[in-house]
Amino acid sequence: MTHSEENYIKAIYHLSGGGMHSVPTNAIASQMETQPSSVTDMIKKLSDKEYVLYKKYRGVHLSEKGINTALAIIRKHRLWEVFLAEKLDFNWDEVHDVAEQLEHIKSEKLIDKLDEFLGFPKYDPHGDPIPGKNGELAQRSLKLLSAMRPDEEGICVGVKDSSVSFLKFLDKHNIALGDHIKILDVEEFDESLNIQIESKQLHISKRIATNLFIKPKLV
Amino acid sequence: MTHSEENYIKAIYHLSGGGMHSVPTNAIASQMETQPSSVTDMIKKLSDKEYVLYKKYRGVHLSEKGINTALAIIRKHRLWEVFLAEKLDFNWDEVHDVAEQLEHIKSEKLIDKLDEFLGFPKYDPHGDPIPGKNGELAQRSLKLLSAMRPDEEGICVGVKDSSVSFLKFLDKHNIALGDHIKILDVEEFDESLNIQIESKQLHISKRIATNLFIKPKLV
DNA sequence: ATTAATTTTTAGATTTGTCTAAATATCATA
DNA sequence: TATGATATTTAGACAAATCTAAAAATTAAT
Ligand SMILES: [Mn+2]
Ligand SMILES: [Mn+2]
Ligand SMILES: [Mn+2]
Ligand SMILES: [Mn+2]
Repeated sequence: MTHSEENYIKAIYHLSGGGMHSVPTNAIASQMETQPSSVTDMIKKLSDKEYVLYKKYRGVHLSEKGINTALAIIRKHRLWEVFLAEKLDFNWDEVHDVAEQLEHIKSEKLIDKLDEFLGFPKYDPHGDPIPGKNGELAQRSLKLLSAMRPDEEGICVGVKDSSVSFLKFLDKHNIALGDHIKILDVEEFDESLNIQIESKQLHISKRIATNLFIKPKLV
Repeated sequence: MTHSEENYIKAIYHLSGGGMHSVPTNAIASQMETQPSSVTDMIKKLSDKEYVLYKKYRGVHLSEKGINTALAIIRKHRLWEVFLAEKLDFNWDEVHDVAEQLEHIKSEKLIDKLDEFLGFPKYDPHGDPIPGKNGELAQRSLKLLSAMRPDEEGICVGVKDSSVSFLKFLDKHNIALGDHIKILDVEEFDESLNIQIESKQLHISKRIATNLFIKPKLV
């Protein structure tokens, strides 16, 4: 597999909800910032190699082989993100770009030893689950903060948007994964929320709340 | 710089004795296992970009810029080798191939943080010096084991040949970097050596002795 | 059910890095 | 110094990954 093929497989995986549904050519093109014609070319190659099922004009669907390949790449990506954050003190908004390069290094031994070195982490610095050696994905029951009602409580365990700007925003307001969050009240006017996070109170917009994953406290 | 350009620069650096002398096209071709015509093509590109000085039929010479680029790649290569050996328990015969991939990752912050994480090592697992951030190379006065005379002593600090087969041979005979070595005597017939290494005695061929670097004991 | 808008594919070109075969320059040797 | 051997470059081709422009299929709107 070339770097380019791997990047396409990964993009299709994300766009298809983990291989659940099929993905239109243009969606891949805009995700990857290439031309639709380039996508068509690559899809044909991936189809020949049986990573995807492809019917002209009907979009593309990941095969079992394609899903497993995607999971292997995502496993590498997220383990490297953990390494960068935990061992090299990278901030969580800095890890992604470097991991985009590191995910293409080919060595099974390397990634398994890295996994061990990191203590077999289950989640990356953004709270996304790390696929296991055989593609197993940890499942958690989590909610978006925006879906919670007053008096509900939980732990902040992940971000939906992991753009640099959002992550920096969270840093600025001292919101971090692992923080305890309680909804105080929700403004009817704009659905903004007053929350208690750890010891301090905070007012946040709906936009923010739709991008934070919470593991609700079991009552 | 592309991966391929980086690999050429590195090969030229090694073949030219660190940029000291010029390198013939065919030497590069055989080192890189490509055709001489491919080398000519690449040399032209590197010359346009001013990494090398090139006169048709006269071989190629690294520029200052080329030397610095080579040192930066070698720094990355050797730091990754240390990481693999020290942190992930790779054997010293396994680190090179993976480092060949890792050396192309582009992130200054990554390599500086890695350097710090490793405790600013000065030598890689084969005893080769690791260039500093600004290209400084540690210099040691060392000798080949084959150049030593009976009763001379020293510490084994590096290998000249770092092929997998040689490294495995050393493992098998319990020869490791850091070992104390004393020459007992040299056979006149084939220049093989009887040595004392740490506590045990060993008979080794001239071929072996020409591939071990020793830091002589100051008398 | 036509027609118009959108999406997708095809055709043909470009760049990068490689190759083979042929031409040319340099080197070694008589 | 002429000649043959060796080293190097040129010419032309190819595969991979991309692009633009044009054609074709699908979808949406009248
Ligand atoms: Mn990421
Ligand atoms: Mn992540
Ligand atoms: Mn190496
Ligand atoms: Mn080394």
